[in-house]
Amino acid sequence: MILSFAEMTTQASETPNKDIPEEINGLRMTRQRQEVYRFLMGERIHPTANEVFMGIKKALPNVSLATVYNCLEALVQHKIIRQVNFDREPSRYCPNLDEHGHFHDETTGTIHDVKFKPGINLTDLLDLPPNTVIKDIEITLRGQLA
Amino acid sequence: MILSFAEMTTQASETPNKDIPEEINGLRMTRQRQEVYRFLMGERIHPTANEVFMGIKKALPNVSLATVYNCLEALVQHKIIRQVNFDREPSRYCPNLDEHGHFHDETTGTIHDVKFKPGINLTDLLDLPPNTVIKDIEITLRGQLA
DNA sequence: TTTGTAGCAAGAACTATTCTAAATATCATC
DNA sequence: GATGATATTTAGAATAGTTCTTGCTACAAA
Repeated sequence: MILSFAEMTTQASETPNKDIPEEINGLRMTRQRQEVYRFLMGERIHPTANEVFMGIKKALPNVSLATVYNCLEALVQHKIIRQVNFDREPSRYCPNLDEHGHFHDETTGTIHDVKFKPGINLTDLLDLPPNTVIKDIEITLRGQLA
Repeated sequence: MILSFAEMTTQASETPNKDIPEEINGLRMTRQRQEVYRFLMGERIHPTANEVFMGIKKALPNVSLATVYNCLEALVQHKIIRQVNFDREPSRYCPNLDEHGHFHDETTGTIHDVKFKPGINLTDLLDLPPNTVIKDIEITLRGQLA
């Protein structure tokens, strides 16, 4: 089968991804956004933008890295995924929206989600200035699985 | 007074900074490292490498940005200062070595140290995999001072 | 002094990310 | 459907923080 140029560069409506809705949190899920999101959901590896790019190329051979960045940014802004940063390493992306931290295993380079024990309210443990409105908390651990 | 090139580019021993020792944690404190460290101690603003660079130019007109990066890296590796990252913004540097978090005030762009309430052991609150050795914890808060 | 190692300066190089411009797709309305 | 307005994608250029390279200078040990 030979695809026309129009078919190859199609967006959302053709070749739909049945298991991903056409809209999430008010964001229209184009074909590219679907593939990016699907890849993140499937992998538990907190991939970088470039890893997403390479991972979805099989499904979307004409996708560009800029589009991957665009998609990731859109998904983050609509609170569909989270962006995670370790030091100055490339950003990683995470489909787990529960409040959680990240443990960076130095020996393998892998990243694991870390849940908080039940009933813990983090801001209770911190000596915050009065009248502080916290919008986001990020907890990062670095170490080794001995 | 006219300085020879050799005098202008001198390192640690000339024009000593009396209040900073010649060695900290096994790191020889050259003139450049002293000025970088002094600047960090004086400012409470968690400066970036570039801000340090501009801040020490008066004392060290010939210093280069690469040297500032080298100094900061050396100080970090010898656990004399801490490197702090917010998202993908430029790294900031912090002379406070106590275990603490950072609150990023979105309205002013300023960064405040956040102490933990006494008796809190952070790892107790996290659901870590068994046999985990934690080497470093980073807590970042983002929000506003209402 | 000589010799080896560490540190510095200047600028080039690197890399993750963002921007720009043009093409294409989608949506709303006819 | 067709048409015009808006959104999205693409490719490549541009940006910015940081690191690397090279040549030189300083310091330490013998």
